[in-house]
Order: sequence, then C-alpha cells, then structure tokens
Amino acid sequence: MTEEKNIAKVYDPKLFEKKWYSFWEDNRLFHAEAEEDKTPFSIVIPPPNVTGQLHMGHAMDNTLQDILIRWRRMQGYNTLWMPGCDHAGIATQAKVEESLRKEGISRYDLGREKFLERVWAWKEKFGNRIMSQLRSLGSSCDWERQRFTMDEGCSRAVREVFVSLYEKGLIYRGTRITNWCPHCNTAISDIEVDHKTEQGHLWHIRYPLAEGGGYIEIATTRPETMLGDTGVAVHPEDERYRDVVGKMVVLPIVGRKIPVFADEYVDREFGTGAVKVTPAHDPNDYDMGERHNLEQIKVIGNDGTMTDEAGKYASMDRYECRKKIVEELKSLGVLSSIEEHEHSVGHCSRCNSTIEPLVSEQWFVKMDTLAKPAIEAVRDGRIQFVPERFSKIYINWLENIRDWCISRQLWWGHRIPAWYCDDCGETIVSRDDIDTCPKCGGKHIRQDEDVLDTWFSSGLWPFATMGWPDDTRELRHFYPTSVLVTGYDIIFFWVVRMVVMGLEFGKDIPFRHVFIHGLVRDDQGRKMSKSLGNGIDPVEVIDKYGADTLRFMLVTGNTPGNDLRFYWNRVESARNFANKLWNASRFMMMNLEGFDGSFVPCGDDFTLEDRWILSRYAKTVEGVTENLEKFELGEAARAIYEFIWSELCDWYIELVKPRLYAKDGGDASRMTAQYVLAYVLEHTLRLLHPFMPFITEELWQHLPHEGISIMAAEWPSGEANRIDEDAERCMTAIMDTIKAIRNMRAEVGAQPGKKSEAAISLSDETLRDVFASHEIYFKNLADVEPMTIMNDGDEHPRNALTAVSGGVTSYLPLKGLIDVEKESARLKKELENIENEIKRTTAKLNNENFTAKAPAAVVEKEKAKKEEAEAKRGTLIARMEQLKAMA
RNA sequence: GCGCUGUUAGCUCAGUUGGUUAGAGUAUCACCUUGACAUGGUGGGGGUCGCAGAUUCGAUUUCUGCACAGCGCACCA
Repeated sequence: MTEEKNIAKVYDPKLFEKKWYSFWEDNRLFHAEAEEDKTPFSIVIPPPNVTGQLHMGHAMDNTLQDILIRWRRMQGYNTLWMPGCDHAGIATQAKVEESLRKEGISRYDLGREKFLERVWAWKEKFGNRIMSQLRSLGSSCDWERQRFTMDEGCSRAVREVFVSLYEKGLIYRGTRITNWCPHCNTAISDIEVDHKTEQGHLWHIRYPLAEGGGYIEIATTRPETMLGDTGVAVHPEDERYRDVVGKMVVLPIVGRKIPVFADEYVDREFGTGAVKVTPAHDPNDYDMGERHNLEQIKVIGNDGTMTDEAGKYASMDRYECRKKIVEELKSLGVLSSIEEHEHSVGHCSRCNSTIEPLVSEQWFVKMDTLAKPAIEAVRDGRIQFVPERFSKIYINWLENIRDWCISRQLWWGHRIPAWYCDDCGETIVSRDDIDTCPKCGGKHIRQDEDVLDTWFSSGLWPFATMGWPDDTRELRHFYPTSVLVTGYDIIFFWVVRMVVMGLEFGKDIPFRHVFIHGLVRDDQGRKMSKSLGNGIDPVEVIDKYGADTLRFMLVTGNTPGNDLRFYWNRVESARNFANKLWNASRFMMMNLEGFDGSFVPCGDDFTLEDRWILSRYAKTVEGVTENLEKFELGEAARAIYEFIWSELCDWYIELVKPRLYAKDGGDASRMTAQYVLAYVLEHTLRLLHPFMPFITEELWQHLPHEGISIMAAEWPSGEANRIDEDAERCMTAIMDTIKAIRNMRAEVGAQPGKKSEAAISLSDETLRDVFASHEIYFKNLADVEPMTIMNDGDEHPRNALTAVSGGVTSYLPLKGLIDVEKESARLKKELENIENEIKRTTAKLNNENFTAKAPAAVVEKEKAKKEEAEAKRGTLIARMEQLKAMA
C-alpha cells in the first residue's frame, strides 16, 4: 500500500524528534504576539544559570511548564512562554575564577575590566548550551523573545528599581553585621546560609572583676572572638549576678575593661547564664551592642584571618587562633572547664565554608513595608499556591522577614548605581552613569565597587522581560503572568522577591498561580548532587530513550509539591508506553486501506464497541482536562495512559479487528471501524501531545488530519454527547465474562488459541440479546466456539467449570476432563467469598441507622449488591450439588 | 522549640468533596512468539491502608494523641 505501511516496527525517537522541533520552530509555532482580542496565557521560565547545564530538576520543571503551555495553546489561548537565563553572580564568577586558577592567575591579576571580559566570553561560550538542551526536551518557548538578566533591558529595569527604591527610602547603605563567606569573599543574605548541626565545645572562661576580686564565668563556643569582646551580659532577673551588674571586668589576654550589663536576651538556663558580648562577630551580640552602646571591635577579617585588632594573634587563621587562645587561657588559669556541645553553625550555601558573621558596610532593602502587600496578595487569594500548604510557609516567612542585604563583593553582576564624590563626600544614586558630582561639580568621583545580589534582578523577571519600565503591549497583555512553575527550594529566594517587586513596580501581582513541585531524587531518595556523583544527566536519558519518554517519566506519579524518585525502570515503562502507542498507530495505518476520509457514519453504523470506545474517550477528555485545570498533571497523564493501553489497545483494537480484516473493503461496517479508530486515535494523540509532543506529532502527521501540526490542533472538548452509559454497561458485562472464561481456561491449562465451547446464562434479557449478537467477541477474545446462550429453563451443563460475574454465569464444558475435586474446592472458595459479601451487605441493610441516614442511592446500591450476591450464591450452590452428584 | 510532609502490595507511588471486595507501574509465578506491539499478550499470587482513640450508619479518606522517617524555620552564647 502506501509508505505508511513501512513505518518502523519499533518506536525510535531518534528518527524524528529533531526534525519536528525544527519544524515547529521554523513555522514560528512557539511565537506569540500581544494581540488584545485574545485571551492570554503566559509563563516566564525560571531562568537557568547561564553557564549551567540541564539537570533533572530543570527537566522536570520545564516539562511541567511545557505541558501547561502546549495544553493552553491548543485550547486557543494566546500563549507565551518567555525563555531566558540568569547571570548567576557568585556561581558564574566562581566558575571563571576556577578556570583562571588553572592558568595560575586570580581575578585580581587581571583586574576588573579584563576579568569581566573573560566572564562575558564564558557566557558566550556556554550560555546557549542549556537553551539548546531545553530545546531537545521539547520546550515550546518563544525563543524570539529570549532574555538574559544582564541584557540591556534588564539592566535598565534594575537601575530603575534600585534608584526608585532608594528615593523612597527603601534602600539604604549601612554598616551592619552580615553573613560573610571568607571563601567567596562576599557578604551573603540570610537565606544563603545553611545551618548545620555540628559537634563543638563549650569553653567556660573566668573574667576577673576589675575591682574587689572575684570573677564572672562565661561560656562560649567561639573563644577566639573574645578578643573583640566589649561587654558581658546577664539576665536582669538573675539573682546570681545581681551584684555584678554595672561593674567592670578585665578581659583576659587583652586586658581591656568591659562592663557587665543586664539584657532580656540572655537565657539564664544556658551555660553559666553570663554571655560574653562580641558585637562585631555575632548577630545577637550586635543587637545587644546597639542597645547598650557597646564598641564594635572587628578581630576577624574578611579573609578569615585575625585582624590587627587581635594584637599578637593578627593575621593568624581563625581556627588556629582559637587553639592558641584556648592554650593561653589555660595557662592563665582562667579556663575553668570544657564541655562537649552540639550547636548549629552557618555555612555558605554555595561553597559550604563556615560563615563568619561580621560587621561591614553593605546595601540593604528595607523589607517590612514591602512585605505587607506581598502577604496580602496571597492571603486574599489573588495569588494561589498549588499545593495550598506552601502559602503558609510563604506568609510565615514574610511575616518574620529581616532587611535584605543586596550588595555583593563580586565583579560579575549589576554594579550598584551609586557614586561617591571624593571632593565633597556626597553619595549619588543615579539611573545614568555619571562622571561629575552634581553637588560640587567635582570630577573625583567613583562608582560603588559592589554588585547586586543575583536575586535582585531575578525578582524583576516577570515584568522586566515584558519590556518594563516602558509601557509595552507585552506588559499590558501578558502581565500578570498566568502561572509560575518552580521548586519549593526557591520560594524564599525567588518567588517572594518577584511578588514584592511585582506589586511595587509591575503594579500588580506577577502571577496568579504558583505551581510548586518537588525535587528529583536518586533511587535511594537522596538529593542528586555533584559531590555525591549520583546525578543522572537528562541529556543522556534523551539520547537513550527520547525526550517524550523522559517527559512522561517525569510527569507520571508526580504529585504537586512532592519529590520524585528517579528509576530507570520507570524510564523503561514510559518508553514501553510510547512503543505501545506507536504500534497501535501503526496498526491503524496498516488498516486504512479503502478508507474514505469524507465518510461519516450515521447513528446505526456505530456498533457496540464503537459506542463504548467513544464513550470512554469522551470521559477521558473530561478527566484529563479537569486534572490539568487542577495542576494534577500526573493524574492527567495516568488517565491517558490507561485509556490508550487498557481500553483502546486491550479491547477496542482487538474487538474491531474482524471488521478491519473483512475482505470486502468499502462496506459501512469496515469504514465505520476505520472512522472511529482514526477519530479516537487522532483525538487521543491531541490529549497526549502536551505530555509527549514528538511522538504525537510524528504519528499525527501519518494519520488523516487537518492543519500543519498537532500543536495547532484544537484541544478536544464538547464530547459529552458521546457518553453512552448503556454501551458501557453492556461492554463491562461482556468484558467481565470474557475475563471469567479466560480465567477458567487458564485454570485448566487450556491450550491458547484452541477453541472450546461455552454456555452462558444471563438473567438480564437485554444483555442476553447483546451477548447473542456479539458471539464473535467471545470467539476472538476468549477462544469460545461454539457459544450457547441458555434459556431460562435450560439445565446447567454437567461437566463444566462455572464462573459467575454480575448477572452472568458462564459454563465451560470440559468433556470429562474436569477435575471434580479441584473444581469443587474452587467453587467452595468462591462461595465463601460470596457468603461474606452477603453477610456484610445484610448487616449493613439491617442497620436502621444506615438505611435511615445514608443517601438513598447508596442504600439502593447496597441492596443491588446483596441481591446479586444472593443470586450468585444460588448458582454456586446448585453447581456444587451437581458436582457432588457426579463424584 | 515552632511548623510542614510522608507512613497504602517485595520496591516506587496514585487514591480529587467519607460510600462496591483499596488501584497502577515494577518485581514475581504460570502459560503463549496469534497476522500492531515479546519495549508484547493472557491468567495468577501478593495489602487487617504506621499505632491508639474520637466523630459517623459507615473512615485509607475527617479530628486528636503517639511512633518512625524526611524537610523547613528559628536558635542556646
């Protein structure tokens, strides 16, 4: 026949995935224009790091987004998926510095300008890698609009936001205690610090009173910081220390006199109840220092070594210093004891170094006023988290937010638009670069050396990518975006900042839904990580199994907000599904001969199986659409899987074969079968397309269709009139009976394919007619021939196995081969089950509370169950007696 | 310390307003290469839904407590 017949026997994604992606892109099927008469649906991609490469988390995140995007696009929405990547300040700079290190130089050897040239070159080299990997996954992003967080537009947006917040007094510069990473050599924000429990020590040290003898004993986990102590705190109501409050103590080693004071912060139960206070190196001490006007003495420098303030310990490493200090305290006789002590220590979330809290001059965003509208937007439901539970985490965090340290001592990033005049000391924050002091006209002006936290620009992503601060058509049409899809691990980093910035500058929420997913873990449930080496490269999976397989694997069994384990056998399962669909379609194509595309069957042409599959298909459409609306993508995928495999393939195709194989092609029965099969298959491919875009396109192109791509086909809807409960009832009875007969045949080891006769007794007259007219089902699917439909008075066949399901009793005569004992035992077991069922239903129905309070439909259902069970019991008992007589 | 999530078949997980004898994938056992597919088909075995209470006619589902596992936040110097 046609070339279709030569379609590969086995699903091989390599043969068509690249081809279709280019086809889509060449035909600009991903592109969206802001057209005001259309309903928009938009998503901005969580921008991956510019020098990163696709990992499993990206693969899942983008699969979920692409499913939503493709589905809404088919539904007719004006659909935009905005792609792009993030400059990722620290991460990228660290990578380039690492490559410099291999050349034996540091960024300081190059200088800022040359170094940045290297980073931009690096960005050019690797920047497109992840974007092409996203393409291989099938992501239908509008690549014509691709953005970068440091492109011209984003840079302008960053400046505008910074200056505007500064002018509103919401950005300020101050000398405060911040988290300092000695390795990355920069300040970092609170959420970039991971607290880990570590085994340490609690050193008890005696600080002698300056006058009158005696001492106060303090406990510390960080003895080296004592060099910077400027006070000792106790609780105001602590009797033990009532007399020492207000007195001075002499700091050992240093000899400095420092005050003992009272502060509510101190926990009387902990340690000795007396705390050494180092305002320059501990956040709580810093706060106490502010309250009590204590001096800040910075003894640990930015590089993690001791400063000149540390006297003889200057330039010593902080941990080496700790050892030496302890030794010296011991020799001075003021170290009274050392306890084992478990405590939590902050680590840099990037490099895992121990964080050093220290005082430095940084830029901050004042968060309290900005946080309020962001909380309100979620509280009042303008923004909805999916699943809902994450809104609580979000709100709770925002309610306790502290100011955000936004300056980073890096070179790669948005440089802070602040200038300092050396002539008059003025600080100028400006949208444009300046070289003259607007106040004194001086030329000795220098820009702030620092750059902004990466998340500062990411926070503007939803509106900066739409052209803000200009009032663009994109902004008006696609903003607020419809949904944000991301992992729960960056709610604080990113989601919160976008909402804050969106409300403040985008003048609206940035998105209506936040669809949160979990992490992809390895087969042991561990986080995939570089250090463990347990990561699985999605590109490798795509190479081996195809993008559709990977996507389907990532979405099936995926529940919103929950983690997903990666199993190769789940990959194989998804691949097998693709192969199943492939072959079902191939079957269809092999049987299209003589099919006239213009043929439309009329009501009478549809057979029972046609009506049944169309009904099942209609219900599938409803289920899939509903689940997608609820972001239950895994459930939606499962529903399609089940329909295709368990209904379309297992039953419909098998039932319809005789009609397709019929010699006299061109008759209505055969053409109707072709029509229904083509219809259901083509529409099911549409349902599946958002999940498996490539295979569905490839197959769709082989089938009779309209339009250039399945991408542009309409999402199925309005199928409710095809729901046919009567057909479903009949088919269910038939399928149950076929299964029962297969079961009996397997039980006695009947040779597959060898026909055996069967007798069927039905209480329902309608069903009796249906069964009688569909003997061929039983012949082809249960190897029954001939089949007798028994009349009411007929005696049960004697040497026969019996199966009862619903109101149908099937007998499988065995002509003397029956093992009476075995069969009796089997029936006895079945009888036990049915007795239990009767007992259960009877008890339920005798319970007046039940019959009175349960809904009538439930009671009726229960009654029917009981009657059916009783009928079945009657049949079973009759059979058992018959068997007894034979023995 | 506060909070969240999970606990369902050997394994991994679904189970959407409380209502048949609780499902799937995978693994396992038996049989079958039949003219879409062995990446397949047919059939079987396998679960007192973590424990204890409460509400209800009825709880895997709602509530409370507990246990175990995991996570987040805060943090004791």
